[in-house]
Amino acid sequence: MATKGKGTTPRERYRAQVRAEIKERAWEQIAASGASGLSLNAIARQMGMSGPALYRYFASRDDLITELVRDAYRSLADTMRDAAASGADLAGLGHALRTWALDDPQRYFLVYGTPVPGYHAPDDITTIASGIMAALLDAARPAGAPADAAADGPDEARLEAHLAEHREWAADHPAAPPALRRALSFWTRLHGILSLELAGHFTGMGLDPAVLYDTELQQLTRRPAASTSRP
Amino acid sequence: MATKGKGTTPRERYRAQVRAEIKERAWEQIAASGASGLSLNAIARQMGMSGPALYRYFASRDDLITELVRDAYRSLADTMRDAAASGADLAGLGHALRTWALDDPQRYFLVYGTPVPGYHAPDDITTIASGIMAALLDAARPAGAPADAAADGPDEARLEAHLAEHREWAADHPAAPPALRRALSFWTRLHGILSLELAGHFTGMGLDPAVLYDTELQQLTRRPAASTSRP
DNA sequence: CTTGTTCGTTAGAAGTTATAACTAGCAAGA
DNA sequence: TCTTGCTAGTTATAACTTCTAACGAACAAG
Repeated sequence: MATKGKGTTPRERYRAQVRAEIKERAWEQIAASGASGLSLNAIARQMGMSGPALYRYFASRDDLITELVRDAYRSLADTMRDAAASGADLAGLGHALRTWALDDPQRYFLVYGTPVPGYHAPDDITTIASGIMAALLDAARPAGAPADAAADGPDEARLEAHLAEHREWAADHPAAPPALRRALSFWTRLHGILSLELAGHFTGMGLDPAVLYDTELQQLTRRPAASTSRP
Repeated sequence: MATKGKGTTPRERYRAQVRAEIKERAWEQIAASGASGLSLNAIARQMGMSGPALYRYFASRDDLITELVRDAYRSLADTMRDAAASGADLAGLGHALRTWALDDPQRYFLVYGTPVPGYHAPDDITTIASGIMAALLDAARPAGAPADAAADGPDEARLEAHLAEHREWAADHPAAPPALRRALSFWTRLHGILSLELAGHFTGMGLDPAVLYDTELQQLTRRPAASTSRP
C-alpha cells in the first residue's frame, strides 16, 4: 500500500509536507525558548488548526522531540561528512563543528545538552552518533607520527594502553591508539569550549571564545613534539 | 520586625525549615526526572499540604529553581574553596570537581547545563561564579614556569597576548597570562569530559572516563616542556 | 456510485502554574 | 485580658498543558 512502485501518492506528499511544517515551527519555538518550552498547542495554533490534529502526525510531544533530536544528529553527521569529503583535515572539522554549533545553539544542546534522567536514545540515533565518531577517527589518523606516549607522561601511556584494549566505540575502525586519543580529545575539548560558549558562560568575561577555540584546535592538530624527551 | 536583636523567632525558624524541606523534595525530584520535571504540586502533595501553600515560600516555580541553581553554585564554590584550603593543587581541584559532579549529576547540569534562551542569572550568582574562577586562578599560579608561549605555536602566543589584554574575568587577580591560560583550559577541558560523561555519551563506548579525565588533568598540570624548542 | 481510509473537528479527562478570597491560629500591644 | 494584626493554610477558579475519544467531512479507489 504505502509505497506504490513509482513515486509518492498526493496524500503521502501532503502528509510529509505537514510533518515538515510542524517540525519547522517546532524548531522556531525551540530556538526561542528551548526544548522545554515547546508547545504542541502553540504549533497547532500557528498552523491554523486545533490542538489534537497534530497527533495524526506525531504520537506524542516526546515523539516529536525525539524526531528533532534525530534530525539534529543527522545534520551534524552530514556536516562532518561533507567537510571530510571536501578534503578537510582535523582542523577543518573543528571549524565546521563550531560553525554548525553557532548556527543554532539549541540544536547543539539537543544533541549534547542536559539529558532527562530516564531517557534512552533509540538505536538509530546512537548509530548516527558512531557515524560522527567514524568521521572524526578518519580525520585523526593521518596526523599521527608514532611518537611514544611514554614521553608525555605515565598517564598518557596508560590512556593509550587503555584505548588499545577498549576500542568498542571505534567499531572496527583501524585507527591506532594515538589517533583514537586525538579524536577523543578533539571531541571532549572542543565540546567543552563550545558548550560553555553557547551557554553564555563566557559573556561578561570579556574574552573571545574564537581565539581560545582556535588555540585548542591548533594544539590538538599539532604533531607531537617528536620525543625530545626530558630527563 | 524580622530580626529581633538576639536570635530568630519561632515563626522564622519554622518558615526556614519548611523552605528547606521544599528544597529537599525539589532536589529529589530533579535527581529523579531533571529540572524540567519539577512539579510544585507534587512537592506539596508529598508534604501533605495542598498546592498553593507553597507560594507562601517561593514566589514561583522559576523562583524555586533559581534558588536551587544558587545553592548549586554555592556548593561548587565551597567545594573548590575547601579543597584549596586543605592544600590541594590544580590536580586536587580537578579531582574535587569530578567528585562533586558525580555526586549529583543534575546539580552539575543546573550549573553548566542547557540554558533556557531568555534566562539571565541574577548578579549574586555571577558573583559566586567568579569566586570559583578565583579559586582556579589561585591554584593555577604556582605551576607556572615562564616558558615562552611562542615555542608552543603562534596560536598559543596569540591566546596569551589576548588574555593579557582581556582579563576582566580574572577581576583583579594577579595571575600571569600562562596561569590564566591554565585555569581556562582546566575549566573548559574538564567540563568537556565531565559533561559528556554525565550526559551518558560514554556509556556503550566501553571506555573508562576516569582514565581519560586523569590523563587530561595530568597533562594540564604538567609544567611546560622547558622550551626545548623545535627548529 | 459506494466504500474505506484519513484528516480534522469538538468534547473532555487529568494534569500543571498561579491568583483570589477566605479562615484559622499565633503573637504581640493596649 | 482583650484586641488587633499578621501569617499559614485552605478552597475555588482561571488559563494553560498533553492526550484520548467520538464524530463528521473530505478524499481515493473499486
